[in-house]
Amino acid sequence: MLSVLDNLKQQISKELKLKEANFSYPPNSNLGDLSLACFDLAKNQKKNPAELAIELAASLGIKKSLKKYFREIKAVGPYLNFFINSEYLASGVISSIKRAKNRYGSNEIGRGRKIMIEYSNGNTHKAYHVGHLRNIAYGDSVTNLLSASGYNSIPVSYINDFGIHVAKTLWNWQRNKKYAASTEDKGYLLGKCYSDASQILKDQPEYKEEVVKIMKAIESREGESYTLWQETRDWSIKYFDSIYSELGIKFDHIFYESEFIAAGLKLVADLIKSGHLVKSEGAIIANLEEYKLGVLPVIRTDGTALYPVGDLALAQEKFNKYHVDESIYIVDIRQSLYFQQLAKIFELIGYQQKIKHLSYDFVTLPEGMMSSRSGNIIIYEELKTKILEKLIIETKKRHDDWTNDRIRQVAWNLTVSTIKFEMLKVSADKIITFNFEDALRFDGYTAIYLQYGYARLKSIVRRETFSLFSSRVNFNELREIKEKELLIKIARYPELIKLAGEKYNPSEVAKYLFELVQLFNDYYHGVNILKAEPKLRRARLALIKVVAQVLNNGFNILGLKVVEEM
RNA sequence: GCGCUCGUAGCUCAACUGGAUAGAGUACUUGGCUUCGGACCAAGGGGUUACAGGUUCAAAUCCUGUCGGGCGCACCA
Repeated sequence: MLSVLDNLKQQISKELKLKEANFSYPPNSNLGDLSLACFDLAKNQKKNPAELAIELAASLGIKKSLKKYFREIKAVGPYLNFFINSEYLASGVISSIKRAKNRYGSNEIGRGRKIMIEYSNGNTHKAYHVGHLRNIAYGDSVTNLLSASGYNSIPVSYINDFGIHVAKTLWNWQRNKKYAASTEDKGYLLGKCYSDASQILKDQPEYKEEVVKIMKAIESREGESYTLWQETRDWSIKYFDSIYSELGIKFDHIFYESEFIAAGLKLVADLIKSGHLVKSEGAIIANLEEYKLGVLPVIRTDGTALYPVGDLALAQEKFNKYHVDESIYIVDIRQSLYFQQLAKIFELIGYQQKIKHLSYDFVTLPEGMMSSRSGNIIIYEELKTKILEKLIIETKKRHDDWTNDRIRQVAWNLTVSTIKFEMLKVSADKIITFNFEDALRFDGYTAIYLQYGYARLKSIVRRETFSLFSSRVNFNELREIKEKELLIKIARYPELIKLAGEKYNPSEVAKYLFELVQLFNDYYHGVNILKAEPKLRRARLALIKVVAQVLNNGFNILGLKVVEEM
């Protein structure tokens, strides 16, 4: 189904016999609603673009076929600008949203393609901090965007429960009984134990041998250390599950590194035979220097497995067992070289499917880089609690009469939305310098602003028994400039989703929603809806109802928790 | 050293991927509730897009160089 704007563009292209046309939107509504830049056209015809625009405006202006779509067509410099007929626009936009509802904005670009998206690759035995939140918010949102573009997108997570960080944590846990004796939350405790261990090992490297012993004990899957590993691993996994559940994140599969080591070692043996991996300086590596990708160590000199062992096996399984067409990894930008290496290895083995690394820059603190080794981090629990507490106070202020449960529920939904929105509103290639002050501010470009606009809109709708489906609406009642701007904005939603999906860029959705709410707030202040004449009131209610639908759809793409009242 | 990346208003970020007068938020100044929810809205000041060249009808955007920040480059994950 063609969107309203796509239909208009197609009509214009047809009249002008254009195969590809470069449509854009004028910077302000005085200039027009839709624009065609005439530079390329003029070049082909060896004409002056401004003169060509005048010619085209004259010839199109008298075309009967375009009369019902455009109120006016005129040249503005080298641009051919179209003023869309408001009634056509309103009826087109509103009826397509009526039809599509929560599917409005979706497209079929990815139909038939299966993409697995791996994100939230948490490390067990380490703290969960704001950096992880950026990953999870981004991954979830990209998954939603790809689904909206028709892909069969499968969100998965790969938990690193088997690296040297685990051995370090267990080593410290065993030698210092204070951790086991503590009553603090186990998930938190493991993170603390790990950062302490890192510090000790840095100062006293002579303990390294003990850590290696533990690493080997875990790999052998026998003995006391292995039992402790099983127990502590379980705490971390349960903790991750609780985080996913409270943030509203769902994975189709969760893979664990420990489950891929055996298959990985077998694959490594095969790759040594085929010459893709070689022995070097006592270790096993992939030598990719001829591709300018350096060297990837896979097995340590002491014979223990490095991270790529499990990851190679998992990557292979995604193609062989899950038959995905494309494998996306959402991982911090620092792993860029590693993923180029991984993709190259699979290319060399002969896989046709695509491996794609979607990177994002990290979250730092004003004092400097976060690192769970040094303990210089803002952990998720701390952030969540601070935001929640403040939102409970703010909500209580406004709703004396609500029960504590209700206040808490609303404040919690807003907390989740705030955290995710803060992570998504900045484009992925920007470093986020995180500070509490900004995170606790609820005005301006924030999730609270969006949700507040939506709640206010819904409170109008609630007062009327009006249905988009049963009520007759005269669309020519909508004559305000602000109504036209709102209509054009929501008409552009489908192309926004398409673009954001192609670029894997949720920040564009965030920005769009913010602008839409700004338009609505402006409209709300300037125009009365419920006190308008009956016909006009119906038309305005129809308009704000579709605005609500678009906001709802956009919130879902970003993974925000929608609240009706706040 | 090699490679990647970023540099836009005091601060935090946009700019439809080469197009119209570089826009938002925040901070600052001022104004708006007997009207549908003030977690709101309106107005104002604030810019040599790090710098220097180049490409073209057109450059924040592309190319070259310089300066500055960040990151990665063999047993971390």
